Amino acid sequence: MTSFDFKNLLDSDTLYDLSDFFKVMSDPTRIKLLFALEKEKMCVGDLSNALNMTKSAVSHQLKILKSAKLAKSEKNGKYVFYSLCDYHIKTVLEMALEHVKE
Amino acid sequence: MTSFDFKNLLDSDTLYDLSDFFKVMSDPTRIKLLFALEKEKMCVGDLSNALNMTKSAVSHQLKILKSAKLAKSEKNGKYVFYSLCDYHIKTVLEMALEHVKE
DNA sequence: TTGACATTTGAACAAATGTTCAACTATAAT
DNA sequence: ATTATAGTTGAACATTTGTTCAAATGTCAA
Repeated sequence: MTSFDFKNLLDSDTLYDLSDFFKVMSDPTRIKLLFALEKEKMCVGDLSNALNMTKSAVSHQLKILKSAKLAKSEKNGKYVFYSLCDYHIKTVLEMALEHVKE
Repeated sequence: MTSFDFKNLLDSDTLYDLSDFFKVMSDPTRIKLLFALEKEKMCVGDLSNALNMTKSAVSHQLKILKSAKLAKSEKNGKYVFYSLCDYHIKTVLEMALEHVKE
């Protein structure tokens, strides 16, 4: 048995940021939303139809994506259009896809 | 409101593989284990000391990492040594770190 | 203003998750 | 054989999580 010092390997804040990030990505509904929004900007009703879910459920999940800064919203009259925050997420998704498909 | 067809965007199996993968990565303990194992092969007792957790808790999480094919084990006498399955995970972790640190 | 539609919100509920605990198996040393 | 150490397992428990439901807000059109 060796003695292993875990300190300095990864600071606690980063650790929780990392796990929170993965947690957001770990729900099928949210992944679908991200893939849909990657294609085009859409409002809650569009997404609700596309994913065959209630608007409420979609709205709840969009809120989580937004607070994780993965999605942003833009109001236009009655509608609220959502889109991806940055291109970075797409890369992470593609990396994960590569890993999963092996 | 546009009509958006979600089919063909991402098949259902891949979707769940993807979310399962992120789910495994979304626990702080498991991330710590992955970071520790990235440095060196270690047995359950080592990891238990390093992370300051019970052996039972560590063993439970290692089992999850193993069944997700992120870690593998190798028995040596009384000890069971764990190591990472492939180098791919490291890249995903680094990508996620990049994203989180912005 | 009234009615219809779009979205958000919070409470409630069921399902999933991580750790603890105690009991168990397995190996090594005396 | 006995004892000690290493690891695994399953049940229990508390916590977290995603969806549903009903009620609320906001916006447009008549």
